[in-house]
Amino acid sequence: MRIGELARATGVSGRLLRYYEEQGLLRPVRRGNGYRDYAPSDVTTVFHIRALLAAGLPTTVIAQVLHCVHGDAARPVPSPCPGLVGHLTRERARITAAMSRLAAERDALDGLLSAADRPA
DNA sequence: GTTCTGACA
DNA sequence: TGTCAGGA
Repeated sequence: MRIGELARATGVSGRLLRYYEEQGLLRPVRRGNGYRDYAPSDVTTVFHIRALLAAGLPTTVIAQVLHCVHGDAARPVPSPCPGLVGHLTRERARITAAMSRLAAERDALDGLLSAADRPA
């Protein structure tokens, strides 16, 4: 199918689909006229890409672990690839650390605000 | 009308 | 990511 059809089927813009290809996430073949030709299975692949992006993984990492994700669009299932689970686990740890940092900043802010001089 | 590449906000 | 240009 052409890029327009894939865009309609996934809700992802053609601009983004070209970007995914540029990042090595999608490999459409080229037709004689230069148009990209996507496989029907790419619809599911795009949803898998969206799921990994939503989980915070960068495109460079997704390109390496995308082939380890199976299942349908509604429920992506990570295969026990050594890399994938590791990346997902590290990303979770990174987010946990970031949350702790933000909580500390909020507490510091609360301290300053509570000590602030207030207008009469 | 649809898609392509490259570039800019 | 969106959008515009200039072509095919």
